[in-house]
Amino acid sequence: MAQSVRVRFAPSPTGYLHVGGARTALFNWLFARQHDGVFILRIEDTDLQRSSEAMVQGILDGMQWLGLEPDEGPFFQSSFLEQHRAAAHRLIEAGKAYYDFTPKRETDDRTVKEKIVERAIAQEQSGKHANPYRDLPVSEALERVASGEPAAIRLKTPVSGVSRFNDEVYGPQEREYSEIEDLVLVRSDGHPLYNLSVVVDDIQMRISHVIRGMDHLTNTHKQVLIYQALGAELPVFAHLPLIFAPGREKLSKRKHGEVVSVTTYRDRGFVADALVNFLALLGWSPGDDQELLSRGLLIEKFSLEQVNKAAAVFNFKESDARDWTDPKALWMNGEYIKSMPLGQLTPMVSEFLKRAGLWRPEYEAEEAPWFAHMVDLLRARYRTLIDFGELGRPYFADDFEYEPAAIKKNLKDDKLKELLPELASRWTSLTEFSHESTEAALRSLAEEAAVKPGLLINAARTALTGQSVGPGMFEIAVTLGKERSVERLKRAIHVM
RNA sequence: GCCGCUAUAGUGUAAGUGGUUAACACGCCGCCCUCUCAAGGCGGAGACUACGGGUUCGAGUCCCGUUAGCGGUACCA
Repeated sequence: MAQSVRVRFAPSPTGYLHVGGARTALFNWLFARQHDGVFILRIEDTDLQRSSEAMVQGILDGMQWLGLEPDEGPFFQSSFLEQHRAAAHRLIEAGKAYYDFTPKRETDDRTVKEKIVERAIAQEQSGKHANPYRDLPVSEALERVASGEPAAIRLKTPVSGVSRFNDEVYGPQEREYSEIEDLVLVRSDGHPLYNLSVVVDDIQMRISHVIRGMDHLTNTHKQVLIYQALGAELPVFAHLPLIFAPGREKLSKRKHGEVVSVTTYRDRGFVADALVNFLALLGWSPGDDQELLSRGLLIEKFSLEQVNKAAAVFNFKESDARDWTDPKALWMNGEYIKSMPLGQLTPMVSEFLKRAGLWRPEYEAEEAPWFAHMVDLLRARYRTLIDFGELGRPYFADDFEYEPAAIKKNLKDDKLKELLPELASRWTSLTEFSHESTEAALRSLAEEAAVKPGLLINAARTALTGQSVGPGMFEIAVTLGKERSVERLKRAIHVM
């Protein structure tokens, strides 16, 4: 019987979707789609105080935008608390777990890391299974619990031997049982802990493949122990390499800001497919040179065997406004903008024009063909959708700024003070305002004035758009139309 | 501290079972396109495959060690 594929993405409700989390979600999603499986979203909200409606929404928004919507869920781990507790009690009854009456250690103000190390060093002497309550008769323990004495529930891990499991990415994993302490399953206040909860939920949801970040790799041994104690079959484990910030440090919103949040990419003009494509290549490759991969191709080509083991660095310069995120992601987004079907692009552009206050309803009515043509003209040199509303302003509105550098480069020649108005009047008298006619008029004027055509062409470009770069100048003029072009040629005199 | 994972140009990745001058993309630099460029075309620089030992006729690819980075180690997730 072929086992059906069921995978899950299980983020904490942090308020936003982290690019690392998005990559994990994506790999799960690709794997599910490829195997006609089920992709489940489960919010790990057992850290009760930190979770709220709003904290979950950011994650949902990010996933929806990326097109990674779950087939089942979102489920909330907190709603399964009773099942987690029940599982722990079953283990107590089976003698596989025990009540620990040791008073809870007081937390002090040192860092967590320091405390962990100190504790671990102390345990080095005593051994990890030296808990005095480990072998207390169950009946006695039950009596003490019944009398109201607080107790945590710990798993009895084997004293000697080796834990083994196979990871689809990292290969065979081994760990001495003596290295694994009797982990706490349920806190003395009755609250189930992470390791227990994930395992119980994954069993309950019949998860076939656990695909998650490799920060969970060593703890997987603990979870394997729980699966075994519960008598459940192990899922397939596949851990993914982490994604770092430049300098190989942890990529965090606190330290690195908005670049880590998926919705930032949506708001700053990314095409969802482009970000998906970029993310897919962080830690995975199809094995050949192809990098521009549609969703369909990703689903077809994805495989856990091709997942890389080394962490990937997400490369960006925090100071650079133009390269605010990984340059390759920006490049890839540009590739999507210039090659996607125009009919898909125009609605995206209109979204950003609305945001920039440049939208006119005519663009989706009688001027739709004009709008599509203009977008098509511009898209070759834009990298994000935001560019249409910012760099593209002169193409969609009459009030725009002249870039000082462009003025300096193209409008500083004194002769232009006469030539530009003259060009304006020649264009005015044109009966047909076409690429050919505008160009012929300009070139003959240049010849008469004994200046290079380039001087006039570049000057006209800056007069028409305020910029020094852009599409072919005659294309711009024709698309802008005779009236606006002439008007702008005249207006330019004021900034020269 | 202990345990584990990883290690190919600045970054992302290639180089099935060891076999010519380590490949591709992004980025960077230059040239061309004489209508610009943040577009396009062409080219270039950039890696003694972390370091040190082996095994082998031959290793980025196998073995051992070292170092570094990261992860885990909690009544956090």
